[in-house]
Amino acid sequence: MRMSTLFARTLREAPAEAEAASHQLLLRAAFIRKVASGIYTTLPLGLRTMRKIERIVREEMDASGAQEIRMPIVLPAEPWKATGRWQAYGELMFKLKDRHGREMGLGPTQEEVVTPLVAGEFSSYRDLPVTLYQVEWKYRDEFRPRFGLLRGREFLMKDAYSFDRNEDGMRASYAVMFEAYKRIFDRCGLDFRVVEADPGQIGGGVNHEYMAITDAGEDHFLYCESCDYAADLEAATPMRPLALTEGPELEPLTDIHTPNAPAIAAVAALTGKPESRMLKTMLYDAGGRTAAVVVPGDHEVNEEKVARLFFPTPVRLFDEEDFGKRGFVKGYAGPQGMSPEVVVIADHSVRAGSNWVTGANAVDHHVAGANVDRDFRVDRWEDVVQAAPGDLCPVDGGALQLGTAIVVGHIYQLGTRYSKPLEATFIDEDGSQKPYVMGCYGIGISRILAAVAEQCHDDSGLKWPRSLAPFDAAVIPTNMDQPAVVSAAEGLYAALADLGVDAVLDDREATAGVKFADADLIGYPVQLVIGKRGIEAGTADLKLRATGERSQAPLADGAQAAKTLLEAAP
RNA sequence: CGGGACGUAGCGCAGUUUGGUAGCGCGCAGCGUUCGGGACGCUGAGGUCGCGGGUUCAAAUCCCGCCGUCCCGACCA
Repeated sequence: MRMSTLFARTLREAPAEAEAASHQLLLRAAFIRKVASGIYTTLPLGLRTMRKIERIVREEMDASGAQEIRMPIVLPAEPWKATGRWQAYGELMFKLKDRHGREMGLGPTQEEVVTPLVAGEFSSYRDLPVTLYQVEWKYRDEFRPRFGLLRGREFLMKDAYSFDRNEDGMRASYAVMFEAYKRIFDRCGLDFRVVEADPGQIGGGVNHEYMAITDAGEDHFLYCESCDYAADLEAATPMRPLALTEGPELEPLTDIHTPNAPAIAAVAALTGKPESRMLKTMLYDAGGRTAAVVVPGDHEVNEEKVARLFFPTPVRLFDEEDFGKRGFVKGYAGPQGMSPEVVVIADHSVRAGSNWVTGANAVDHHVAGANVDRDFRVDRWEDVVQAAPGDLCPVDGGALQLGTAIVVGHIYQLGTRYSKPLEATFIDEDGSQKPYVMGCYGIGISRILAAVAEQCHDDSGLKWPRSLAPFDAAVIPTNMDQPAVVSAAEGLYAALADLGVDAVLDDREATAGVKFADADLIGYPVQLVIGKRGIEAGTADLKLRATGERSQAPLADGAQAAKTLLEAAP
């Protein structure tokens, strides 16, 4: 490809709307252009890199035995209503009506399409397992599109779905994908980590996220300082403390006057006790019933975890009216004296403490010396706490540290979450009809583009790993008015093509500085420079973008030297 | 949707406070000089000042409404 004809105008300055490094650089280097908030056109350079990511994904999917299909983007609403996701997704789903008034949606993922598809084709356990995948554009009407390709409203995703006859089969299919994903992200040159995750809207049980490590990420995870445990911040489950058998002596329950102290911090200041010695009691409505959720004062309640305890009954935090109507005092709630109708749910960590300070259920009053069983009842011991840095690792008790990352892949063991409501069944060996046991597996292709840009760049621009670069190398003639320079560059460009190196020839009538700056910005792994000086000395200059390392080669060996350098590139 | 900010030429910005009919840099076109890290000179093209309404002799500037965009929060690849 010749730069003089390539549809790519680089920008010296980043548009003001771009904040994230990947967003700025992908705009400046002419990989993408914005059409609307969260919606982008992919330019030739961007599309080349995107295709390389796709190819890696397809190769690993195919090698894992998955088969590619292609499903529609415009989908009828009915199956989505059957699985409850029409409502669960809500406004996040792009919804439209056809001319007959039928409700349709743009696909944010495709379980509702692929599940009936398989059910219609395969009806025997003999047909299973099967894993299908596609690479297709996905649509989510995000509340806040952000950071260019990192959170768009339209994004390219590889989504795969496995169908098995039982849980063991599902776990085996899952394990195959689990490994394939690692190979994919390795090949994309990403620094990533696999973490246990929260299933979110997709549903299901065991699931993992593949996190590309970068400070620019929106996602946080906790990892153990001393073992392999790592989990999404929302999903992390701190070690369950053992119940106290003999602890400090139980103090008597005493009332303390705490004027104007509805917040934990204020009570801590007033009593001189740390927040970790307080109990926080959050009140929720779960389908009309009151749930009191109790966690130590220095932690937050993880509402996702609470919601899961009551699923499918919706759970919501008390509003101002609920407090008065149900006889509670906002800011002074405590677990003691709860009526039998209230479900008292305590986090496991509450077991480990004694002599708590907590609300007295009266304005301006708390109690000290509150103890489980003696002073308050706990109906359910559950994991409801939002884990925090410093909590103990559930595997080996090591301290948990906070990491920041971009989620580039997410895999789920779905079980029968979709096959049951969609009545997607097969006949098992014993003649009985059973729902498929499914898994689903997503990779954000367009997001990888941005994640790699986020991880691989410097002040001058992008530094693509060789596997993803839009071109392998740039051939840069520095003096277009010198026929000897131009013909040498043309010769090396042709020789590179013969060696299978996909290069660009920067044949623009621009100064050398402009060409160098653009080559650095776009991020070709190797630059091959031919100038007047080099022609006279019989040499070509080479630069490895990843390290900035420069070298020289005899002009006649320039192409081979560039190829060798490329093969050594990261 | 809640909180904050912005919208002036392809991009980055000034001008708005204090109304007088639009400017700078980059980029773009032409000519000349340059030519190994975003060259220089001269000339030139390019703007319904986001949109609609109002106030005024006069609005980019003041007022009202709408739209768009970005940043901080709750969702996800």
